[in-house]
Amino acid sequence: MSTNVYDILLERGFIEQTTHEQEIKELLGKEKVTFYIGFDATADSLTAGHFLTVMAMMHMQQAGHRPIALLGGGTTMIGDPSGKSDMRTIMTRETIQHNADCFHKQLSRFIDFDNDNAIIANNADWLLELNYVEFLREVGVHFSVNKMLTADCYKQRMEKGLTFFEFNYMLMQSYDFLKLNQLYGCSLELGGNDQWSNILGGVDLIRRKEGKPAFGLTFKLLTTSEGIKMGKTMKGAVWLDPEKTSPYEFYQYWRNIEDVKVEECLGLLTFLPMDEVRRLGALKDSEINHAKEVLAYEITKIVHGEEEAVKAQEAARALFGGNMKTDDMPTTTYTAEQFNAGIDLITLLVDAKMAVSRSDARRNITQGGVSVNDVKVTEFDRVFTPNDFNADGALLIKKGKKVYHLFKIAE
RNA sequence: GGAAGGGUUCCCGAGUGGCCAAAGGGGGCAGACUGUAAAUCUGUUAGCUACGCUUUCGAAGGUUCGAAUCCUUCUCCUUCCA
Repeated sequence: MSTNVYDILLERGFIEQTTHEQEIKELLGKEKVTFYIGFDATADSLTAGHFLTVMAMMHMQQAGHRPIALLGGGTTMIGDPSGKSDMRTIMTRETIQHNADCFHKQLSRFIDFDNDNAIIANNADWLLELNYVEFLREVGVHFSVNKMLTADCYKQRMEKGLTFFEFNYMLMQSYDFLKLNQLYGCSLELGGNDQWSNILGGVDLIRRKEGKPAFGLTFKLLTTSEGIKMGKTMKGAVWLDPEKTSPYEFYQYWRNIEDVKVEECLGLLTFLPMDEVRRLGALKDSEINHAKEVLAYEITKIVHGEEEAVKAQEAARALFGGNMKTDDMPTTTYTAEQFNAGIDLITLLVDAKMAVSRSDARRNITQGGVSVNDVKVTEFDRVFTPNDFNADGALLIKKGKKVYHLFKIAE
C-alpha cells in the first residue's frame, strides 16, 4: 500500500469526524482492515446520497481493505430517528427484503464481492431472532440513558416526541457493529455524519464488552449551500437505478450543480486526480461550466457506464448548444390518424408528462413557457398537425429551458 | 387512567357560519436577468369540457338557505397530572 487511504479520503474531502484519528490512520496504513457501512433498505434503489458512501467504499477497497455492506433488513423495521422530524412509516418484512436485494444488486456494480474481497451482510439475520431479555442484559447494560439523551440526534426529537421504539435504534446499530466484529473481525464503522452518535455507540460497546479496539469515522454530508441535503429534487430523490432516474436526468442533475459545490463534488464523487479537481474547481464565471460538464460526465460514467455518459453528454450539448440532435431525446409517438386529425398542445404536454395536469399545461402555455419547434406558443388551444412538423418530420416541444420532448408519428 | 390543547391545500402556518379554492411564508413551476449556476425581481401554484362548474380543511354523521368554521361519534397527535 503506497499512499495511505486515510490521506486520500482526507484530501478528497470525505472525512468529517473520527473517533481516533491517529490510530485509524496507522491501522489503515499497516494492515488489511475490515470495515462496514450500513445501508437502510428504505427504498428499492440506492440514491445519489448513498453514492458518496459507495465512493468511499470503493476507495477503501482499492486500497486493499475489506468492505462489509450491511443491509438494514432488521434496523429498517425500526427506522433511524436521527435527522428525521417525524417517525418513519413502518415497512413490512417482504418490502424490506426486496429492497435489500435491490441494494445488493446495485452495490455489485461498484464493489467487488467475489473471493471474500467484500462481504454483504443483512442485520435481519441476527436482529430478528434476538431475545429481548438477553439483549437487555448483554447490550442494554452498557448504555446510559442520560448520555443518550444528550446526543444531538435525540435532543432534536425531544420536542417532537420520540418513541421507545425509535430510541432503541442506537442499540440496534451498535449491536450490528459488535456482531460484525465478532463474525468478521470488523473494527471500523464508516457512515454519514448523521450517523455519528450511532457509530460512537458501537465503538463504545465493542471496547467495553470485548475489550478490543474499534473505530469510527464519518463522512461529510453533501448539502447545497443552503444546507439542504443534496441528491433530492422536488420530484423525489435522484436514484442510481436508470429506470427511476434516467442517465440523462442523472447527468443533468450534476450538470446543474451550484458553482460553489463543483470542487467538493469533483473530489468526492469522481476519481479524477486532485490536481485536476483543484484546477477545475478554480475556474471562474462561465468557465466553470466546463468543470460541471466534467463532473456530470465522470459521475454518470461511474454509475451508468461510459456509453450512457457519452450519450447523456451529447444529448445535453445538442440541446443547449442549439443544434438539435434528436436521436436520444425523450419521444412520444402517435399514429398517423391521430396526428392528421390534429392534437392540441395541452394534450401533447400532458401525454409527454411535461405537465402534471391539463390546468398545469394551460398555465405554462399562457405564461409563455412553451415553445414548439423553437417558436413560442401562447395560445393554449393551439392544435398541431403534420403540417407543423419541422424538417425532421417531428415536433420539438420545450417547456422552460431544460425540459424538452419530441413528438412524431409512429413508424 | 385523568385533564387540556390540537389535526387546514406539497410543507409550515392563518382562518372559528356566507366576502374561502381558503391570508402569509417556504418549496415548486414559468417569465426577466444570466453561464443549463447563485442572488434578485415578476407571475403562478386543487381539477375541469374554464368569465362558469366540480372536489378539498383527520373520518363518518347531523344542524343550517349556506360549514374549514356549530353539534355528535370515531380516530390520531401533543402537553400536563398519575
